[in-house]
Amino acid sequence: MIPAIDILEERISDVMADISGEPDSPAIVRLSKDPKFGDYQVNGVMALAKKTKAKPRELAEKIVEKIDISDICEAPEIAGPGFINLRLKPDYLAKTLLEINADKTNHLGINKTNKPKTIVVDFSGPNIAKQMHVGHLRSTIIGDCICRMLEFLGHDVKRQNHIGDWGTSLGKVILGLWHLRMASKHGEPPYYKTELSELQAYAGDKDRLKELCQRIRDRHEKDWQDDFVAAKGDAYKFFGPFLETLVHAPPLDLWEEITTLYQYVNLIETSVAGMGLTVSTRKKGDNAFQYFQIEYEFLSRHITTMLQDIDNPDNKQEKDAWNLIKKISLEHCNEIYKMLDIFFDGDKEIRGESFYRDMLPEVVAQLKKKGLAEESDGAICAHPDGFKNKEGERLPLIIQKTDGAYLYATTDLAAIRYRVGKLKADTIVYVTDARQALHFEMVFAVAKMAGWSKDADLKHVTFGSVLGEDGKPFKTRSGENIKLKELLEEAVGKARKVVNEKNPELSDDKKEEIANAVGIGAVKYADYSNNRTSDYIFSFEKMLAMDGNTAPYMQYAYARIKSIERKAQSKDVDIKTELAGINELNLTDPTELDLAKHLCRYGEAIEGAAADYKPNFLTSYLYELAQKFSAFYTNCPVLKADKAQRPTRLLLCDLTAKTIGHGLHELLGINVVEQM
RNA sequence: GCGCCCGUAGCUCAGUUGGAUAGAGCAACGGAUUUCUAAUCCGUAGGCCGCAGGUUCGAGUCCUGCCGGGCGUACCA
Repeated sequence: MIPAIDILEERISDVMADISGEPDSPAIVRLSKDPKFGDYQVNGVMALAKKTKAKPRELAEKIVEKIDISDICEAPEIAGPGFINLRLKPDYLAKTLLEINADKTNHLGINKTNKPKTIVVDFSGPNIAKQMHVGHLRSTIIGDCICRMLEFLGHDVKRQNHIGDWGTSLGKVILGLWHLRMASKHGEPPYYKTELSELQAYAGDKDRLKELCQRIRDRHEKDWQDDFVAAKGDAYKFFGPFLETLVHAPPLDLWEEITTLYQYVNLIETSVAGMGLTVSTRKKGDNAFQYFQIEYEFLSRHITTMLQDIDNPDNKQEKDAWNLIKKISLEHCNEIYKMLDIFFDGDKEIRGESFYRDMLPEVVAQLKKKGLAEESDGAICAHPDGFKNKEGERLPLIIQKTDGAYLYATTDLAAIRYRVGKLKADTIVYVTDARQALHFEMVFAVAKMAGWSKDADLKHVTFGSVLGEDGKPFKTRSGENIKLKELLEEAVGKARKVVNEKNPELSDDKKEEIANAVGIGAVKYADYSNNRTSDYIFSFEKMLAMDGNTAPYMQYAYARIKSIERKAQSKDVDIKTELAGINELNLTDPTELDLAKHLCRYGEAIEGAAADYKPNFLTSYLYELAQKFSAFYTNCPVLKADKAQRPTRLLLCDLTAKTIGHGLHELLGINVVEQM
């Protein structure tokens, strides 16, 4: 089944081209704004009239005479300055609904594309050094929805979770683990906890801060010396063995502890900046175990360069630590993905930065060879055309740091080569927040100049920030990121409370199922229903409201239909048989016609949402559907209807439930429930 | 400084290559319930689409300037 709007667009455009001799004469068929203008309006006549210097109304008459759309619409009407208004025939609606009913493939009569493409969707991308927080929510769920829509339309979608497992933050966590081991030598409470609060407290007091940093540095140096055996390594006595135990049996609360340790390392490095404190560390290189003093604030970055030289046996401690962090972090991510009903297929789809590690030297070498990258202030930079800084000089894209480490620009470039070359991508969609727009523009430009993107379409799908009730970035009172897990648990908890109030007689299992569907659904739906590109204010109260464009309202509409179906059984109405034998409809009530028309437009809605990667087009459609259903439900009895009307109404119910269920569950990844 | 995004009803937001009288929801007010789940429906009220110019038969939408807000702008992602 082809959506009516597409058929009309094609037929009318053809006639317009024919009459005017202009091959590019789009009809621009759109939904009418006002029911008195019919169901669809043709907007393209005036533009064509201008182009060909014709009178718009006369042109419209000529077009109306020639178009043959009588199988779909009533006689077209010309109105205003040159609009053509179209009204769908009830026969067409009936035929379409019966066609949808006859489709047993869960595709609701919607065709797959005749031009399937290979589309890589890069989304979620959490950093494995940190817990998933509210900042990861949008990329994760919007990306998932885009994948679901494109898959439904018949494209070959390749999900890619470009997790951050190769950058600077890993160095910080590895250093954090080192502190974890050292702290156990110094007794309770662990020094990193007390010092973390001290560092925060002294932030404004230069002298005390300096004294504190000196103390921290001195202990650090002593611990390092104690751990070190010149010929064997700098983590020989304690840290190395500690890691080996951890890899085999990580304690349950380790992940929580890592968050604190990360903060601790981060804060030390910002605090000691410019103080001139140095500590001992191992040199990078092929000769075993040489040592030097490094500025304290650069230590974690130095550790990152060791990690990025992972196959060097000297760097076993970094490798072990990295494997450990990766393992427990992925367990944490998968727990969140499970809550959100999002699935990644192992190494095939969870392909982090480290996946490209062997390709990074080649990326840099190739760009140098092509004359696209050069050294500048010690770093290797590419300078894509068309980007200027404040002095009007060329803006650099750093692909290798002074210390030799690679960055996200490098892995992004390697990923483009892989996705175009190996995955055969026609399109690569990047779902990340709008702040990274410049980064991706530059990466895309470099990839193009290097010839790596070939004919692939590189698309940055941006989104706005999640804000708190105060309109500022959504954080805890102490300014920390809000953990996604806690946020989702809170949503489920609030939903649970409502279910308990509204429907106390349900079984505990049912209540839990509903609380999960409603709570998680509310968070996801609220995100989807806002314009992707703008910021939005996170409010449990609004997203869990039972009125308005919310998940609970949608789920309730669905549950009501299911309730009719249950009721039917007790009244000896056999819905299956009645729907199976249906071959003509009786659409008479205005709410029936309105609902019927909307049901026929589902395909249009999905196409529109997928074309612009905008889930809110889909939620708008679904919300209108639920509203139209509710109006129908109030006006038209279903089970008590007479024999002539009941099958039609049962069909409207069935198709509405299928459409809402499909939209929510298959495309938005939100669960529906039979009872609420 | 430069670049990108945003400014629409009291609040939160839609608004489809420029189309007819700018739409929802919340809140407010008025009505509907011996129900197929009222977690609902129907109605009323509410607007200089930031301001000022321009292009156009037609501008919330495109262009220019200004005001206000957010973000980015070399070794984080």
